Amino acid sequence: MNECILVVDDDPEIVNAIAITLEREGYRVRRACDGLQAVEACLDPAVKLILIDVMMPKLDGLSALLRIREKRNLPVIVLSAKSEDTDKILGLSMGADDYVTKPYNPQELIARVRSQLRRYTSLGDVNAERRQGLLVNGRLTYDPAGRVLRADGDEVKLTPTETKIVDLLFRHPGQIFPAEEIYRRVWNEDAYSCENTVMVHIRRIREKIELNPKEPDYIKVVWGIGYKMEQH
Amino acid sequence: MNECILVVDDDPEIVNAIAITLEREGYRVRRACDGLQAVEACLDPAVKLILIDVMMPKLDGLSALLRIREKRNLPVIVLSAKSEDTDKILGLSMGADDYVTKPYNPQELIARVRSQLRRYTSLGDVNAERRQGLLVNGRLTYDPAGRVLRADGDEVKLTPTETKIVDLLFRHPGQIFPAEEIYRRVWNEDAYSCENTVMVHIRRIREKIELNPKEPDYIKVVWGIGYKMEQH
DNA sequence: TTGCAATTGTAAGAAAACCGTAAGAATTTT
DNA sequence: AAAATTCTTACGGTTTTCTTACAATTGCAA
Repeated sequence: MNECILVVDDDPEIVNAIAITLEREGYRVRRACDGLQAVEACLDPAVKLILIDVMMPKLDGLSALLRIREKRNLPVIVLSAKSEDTDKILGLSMGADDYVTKPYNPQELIARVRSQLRRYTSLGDVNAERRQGLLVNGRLTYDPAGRVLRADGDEVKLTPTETKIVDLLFRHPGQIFPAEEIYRRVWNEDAYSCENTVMVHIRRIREKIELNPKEPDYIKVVWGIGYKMEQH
Repeated sequence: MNECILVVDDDPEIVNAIAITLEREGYRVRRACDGLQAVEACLDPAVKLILIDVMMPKLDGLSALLRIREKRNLPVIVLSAKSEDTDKILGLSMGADDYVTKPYNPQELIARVRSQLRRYTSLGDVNAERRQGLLVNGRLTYDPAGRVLRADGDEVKLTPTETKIVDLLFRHPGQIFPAEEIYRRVWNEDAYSCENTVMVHIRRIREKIELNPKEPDYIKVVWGIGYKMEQH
């Protein structure tokens, strides 16, 4: 019952309100008001769950979430205002474990937190185990250690940039990445009018791994949101 | 639990931070701040595992790693800053057993250290056994003792310089060596605008061992990184 | 010592791989 | 139908590697 929960929102009042709700239930709470703080705060091993707003200034919730996921496989519950584009939020939040709209119902929030913690602590850090080793997805296998991608057993020759994109998508199957996010993570710089660049690289990768690049089975587009590696 | 771990990084603060993390888990720690010290320190048989930064001044982590590997077959975990070119690092670190990015997550670091030590002590020094003897790779066989290379059974006449390069690549199949690194290890002096020299020698070797030197099967180039001996 | 052949290094142009951009086509949504 | 989004292709510029020729050096033998 001594579990610590990280609450992230740019509005301090909301953070406070949530914190009070959680503390009344016996949880410890850490606060952060933007994505950068969140990434840092989550390194504290005491933190066992994260509640995060997706729509934030600076490093937004999605980017933060992805970065956090790289470091620790914590349960993440996404918050979002009801007014915000539900589709978009949902699309982006696929990496999250649950999803709560603001204004939230305290009872419901607690219930979901409890549920996630139970699931997580009973299951343990499953992904940590399978983090090593070959990733298999239909016709494709990817060896993250050697950065070698194979299609039907044959090695696919990828350029450095292509490799980085494949690596990103393969390590997060099913998760949707906006072109902007892909750019940030592959080029390590801020994205500015880069969508076309990413798109062309995606095209070239498809040419190498898809049977029919025009109707891709693996690197799929999610309209208005981004790209994802389809799981087979 | 009394195992000794060698930590190598040019930043003393990082060495310290890692050392504290490890010592809290009951490991003994030795420190080194550059590659030369690392090579020396690893001669101590108490050392059972090495944590090393790849990007270091003086003798960099890669060179040190290779030199260490020649002396002792220890598990090596490579450290690198996330900002550094991931492709390059990964390509160069293939000789390592594992790979951790800075800023590192202490939990994860410990887990990986434990995992490597477990694997190593249970498996024992397997590679030491097969280190001697004839190296066979597809059409090619290489006798490291007599320094004789054969292609389809016929001896390939190599010049002294060519022999040294072949020896290096054959002893580390699959591992990528930048031209710079090849120069350092074959000529035993610092590399400065040597890429062309190495390239020409590679060309001449290819002419002698490849069926089609323009599309080599054995000595392959890895774009933007270096050369490697492909395993068949 | 001298001369020859093998070896080695350098330079420079050619070729290849890679990357980003632009612009029009195609597709999906509204 | 209009707007937004994605696809597709082609091209130019850059980087990296390849290739070749030639000059310098070395080693060996006459």
